[in-house]
Amino acid sequence: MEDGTQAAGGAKPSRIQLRNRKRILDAALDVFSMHGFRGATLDQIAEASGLSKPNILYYFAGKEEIHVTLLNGLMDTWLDPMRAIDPAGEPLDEILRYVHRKLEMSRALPRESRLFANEILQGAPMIGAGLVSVLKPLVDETAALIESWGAAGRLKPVDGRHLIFSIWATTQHYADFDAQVQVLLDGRDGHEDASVFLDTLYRRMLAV
Amino acid sequence: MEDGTQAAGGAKPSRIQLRNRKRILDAALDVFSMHGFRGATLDQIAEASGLSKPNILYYFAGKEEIHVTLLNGLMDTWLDPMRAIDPAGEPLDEILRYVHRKLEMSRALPRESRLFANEILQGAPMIGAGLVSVLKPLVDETAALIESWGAAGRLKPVDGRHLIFSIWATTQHYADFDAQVQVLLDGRDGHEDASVFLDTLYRRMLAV
DNA sequence: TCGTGCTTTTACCATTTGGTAAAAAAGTGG
DNA sequence: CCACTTTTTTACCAAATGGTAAAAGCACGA
Repeated sequence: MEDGTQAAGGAKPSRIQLRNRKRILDAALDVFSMHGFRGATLDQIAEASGLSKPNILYYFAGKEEIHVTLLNGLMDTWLDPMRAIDPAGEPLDEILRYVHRKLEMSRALPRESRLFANEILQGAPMIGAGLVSVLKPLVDETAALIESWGAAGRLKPVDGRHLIFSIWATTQHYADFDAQVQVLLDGRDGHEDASVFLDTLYRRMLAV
Repeated sequence: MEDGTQAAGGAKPSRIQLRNRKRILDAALDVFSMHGFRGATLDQIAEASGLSKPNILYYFAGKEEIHVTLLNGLMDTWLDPMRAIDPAGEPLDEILRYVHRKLEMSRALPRESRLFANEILQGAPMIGAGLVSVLKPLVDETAALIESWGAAGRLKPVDGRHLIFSIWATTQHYADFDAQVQVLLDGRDGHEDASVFLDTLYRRMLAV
């Protein structure tokens, strides 16, 4: 009686629940990343997941809850490369490793990249709070680290935040604006050349 | 009789038509850039423009035509900075001037930037053809110019297309992901610092 | 001033869409 | 095999949305 009868916050998610929630979230990632939140419909998610619409609403309270669940669930994965920057490492190597890991994520997880891009473009209506509580502290810390490296003469001094912005922008560009990149590269996969280009860019920017 | 009775393709747009079409397009730019094509509604555009919904449909055949009209009308403005690159100029100055003009557009015309970003994110369903016929030739030409500068020893050699991608990404980032930038900069306007950062970035990347 | 054609409003519609109620159909522990 | 719970389906709905028909207003030259 005291447990949420619905498949919500309870304590013991059954095997069926685990499997179906996963199916729904994967289908929703497809649909949301392709059409954006408002452009996506529950019917599309239903068809892509192989479940009926009411069945989906048995597992999630509504369309918005699916979207928020996706966003929150992916936030950690998304920020992992930044967390992996080692303050004890060699500064230039750490930054370049971060760039390459971000670019690799752009290639491996383009749906996730577009999901976030859509959300931010719309003004982050659903993860605004997450940006403040999760992203901001991490960025503040990382920017400070980068600038301390600069002050110590181990990197050319740069504005840490704007460096981070530029790394996000240049790497995620290949996922978010893939339609344009495809046209301009005649359908060739640009990630290999992008990797070389970005390596050069940030090496020249930062190497002492 | 032979002219499209509707305010469409005729030959002599009246003063009223000019004014109202402008109103509609401006309102639509607000709404589309904020919510994306599918997230925007005719009612929102109607309210923002001060016209009734049927009145809007008197001037445009449908929601999609408004969107396409906006996209096509803005394409030229959007590409002007790239067209302004002077093959006879000093290479580094020309590139840096391009970067600064793009960044300035990001600050002055964020709605336009988001409109395009939304469209490309969704796979460019409405301007795919325009990308091929207008954007691609210009980018091909500009990339070739940049690489010829590199080959002539007037710039450090770089992949022209990926350089262009990086300039788009880094400058438009401030408009498209403004919600995130605002959070991470505590609401400060980042364009001044961005200008300095990007100047340094591309100067170090390209100066011989 | 009057008529003609451009512009705007008033009423509607059909479809789509997020969501619900309740019954049917599995599962599952005893 | 049975009672009880979880899962799925069937049948709906109200609101939102893109769009239309046709009448009413309006501008402006003859």
